[in-house]
Amino acid sequence: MPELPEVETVRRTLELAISKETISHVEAPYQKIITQDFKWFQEKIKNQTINRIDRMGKYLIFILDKDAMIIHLRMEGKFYIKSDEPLLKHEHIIFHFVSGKNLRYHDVRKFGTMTLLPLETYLDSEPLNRLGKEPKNIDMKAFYQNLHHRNITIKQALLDQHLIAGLGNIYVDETLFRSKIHPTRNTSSITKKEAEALIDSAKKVLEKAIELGGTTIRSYTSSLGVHGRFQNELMVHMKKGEPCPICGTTIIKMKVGGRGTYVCPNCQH
DNA sequence: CCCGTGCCCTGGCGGC
DNA sequence: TGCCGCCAGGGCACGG
Repeated sequence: MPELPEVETVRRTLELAISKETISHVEAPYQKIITQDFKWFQEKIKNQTINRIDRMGKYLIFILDKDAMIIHLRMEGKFYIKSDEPLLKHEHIIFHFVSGKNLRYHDVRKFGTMTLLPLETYLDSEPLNRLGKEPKNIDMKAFYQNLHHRNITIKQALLDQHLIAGLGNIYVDETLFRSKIHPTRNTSSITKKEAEALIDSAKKVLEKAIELGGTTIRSYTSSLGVHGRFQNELMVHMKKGEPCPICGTTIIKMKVGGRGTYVCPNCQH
């Protein structure tokens, strides 16, 4: 699923490909991706130019002339740029450009969302106003204090986008492994030193993953046929039954907060 | 406010 | 081989 590095890869690719394109019209074979009234959305976005593409956490943000389009790809959302090729089964939203090209949103699970908000207020509106800081910008003191004000597993905390933004299931497993912290540990038991180790590991993991274009596993390729290479750097995620790269103990899979979780039972405490 | 559960959705897989 | 049922999961609504 696209997490921060995959979304950043998509952002970079799209910005090169479609910034300065003007939207002539939008069609939506499956309208529910748009969280607002589609007729309203269609009228509002018409004739606006894509000036820039930003990202906050796992959200993509198209900066248009008057509005910002906030996009979440959820599990399997992808973008493709095409011209007059026939419409494929899972292409749900098509942005037609004045140039003749079009941008197609493809999403097998139909979980993705798109929302149009005014440039003046989108940062102060849901969902971005409640989004936590990314690991590279996080305030350590506030992060540590937040952990101690809560009573959940550290894995659930790292997945909570209000607490820290950008990590999903893959990078949380990798972050915890590299910090030698067990996913089921209660947030209130995390020491200051451990909190620092977590943020340090998260930064390094995300940075490396961005450098390698993200992680491509199963169907989770990013847009435009871009294949990431971070899957070669994974140490525990999807490694059930394999030896831990540090100690050789067999990696196990368990459920934590309802999520599939990979752990080295020897290295992580 | 805090936390757990269920929902959205469909392809792929295990079991028979 | 074919069919059935279940699983995956990010974010949010809802209920205790």
